[in-house]
Amino acid sequence: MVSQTLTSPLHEMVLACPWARELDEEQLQSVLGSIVEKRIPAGGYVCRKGEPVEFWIGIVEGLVKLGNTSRAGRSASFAGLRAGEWFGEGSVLKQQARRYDGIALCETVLACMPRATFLRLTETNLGFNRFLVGQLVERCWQFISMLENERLLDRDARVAHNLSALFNAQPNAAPDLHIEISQAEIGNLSGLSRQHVNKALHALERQGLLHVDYRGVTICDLAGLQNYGG
DNA sequence: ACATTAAATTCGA
DNA sequence: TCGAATTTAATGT
Repeated sequence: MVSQTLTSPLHEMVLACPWARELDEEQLQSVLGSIVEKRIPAGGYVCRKGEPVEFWIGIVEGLVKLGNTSRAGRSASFAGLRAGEWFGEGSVLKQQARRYDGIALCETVLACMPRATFLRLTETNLGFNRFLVGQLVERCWQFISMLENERLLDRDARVAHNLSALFNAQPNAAPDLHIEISQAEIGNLSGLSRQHVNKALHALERQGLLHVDYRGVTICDLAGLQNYGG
């Protein structure tokens, strides 16, 4: 798609989404006009469990962790989401309170699509619905392999899988292979202790799959990470 | 759990 | 506004 004017990062992100290509010009303008930008500092809440859901949320820049924190402070995260991904469609559709917290792991910019816009798209646009179905299937598959991993895979493979999962939802675009995330957070995402994550990262580094940096990792061989263990 | 090291912040010129 | 010193956060063992 050709962008006509000087576009903001938010507009670029939306235009790059597969479902945006399915809209005609009028729909696209109205959707863009309704989306609200929101900036969250590192460590801030993107959304909170229990609050009413007014938006379908897309990530323009940054990294967001979805999960729950028990009262004891023990936390389990379901997924890490990167720029270009959207979440919350389940709660928007069912009109129920949010079922998890979203925390920005670094400085993050959000695109918030009002519920009304989202619902109008589901009612009027076939391509948008196709995108949603695809996303739900993808999520489903991801959760299944998460369960498998937890039971079957060893430490290194779990870290490898969880890191590569950060790239699953954006198959084609954004070859941003550097991820700024602490080892403690990788631990939260993959359900391992920080120590084990540290060991695993270095094992993977030795095999040339990634590079360990301060406050992050750089992926060298994404396919290798995805197939790790198999 | 502890020692080390990188980064962020404060402070003084 | 620069850089040294101090504090905070992440890493590696």
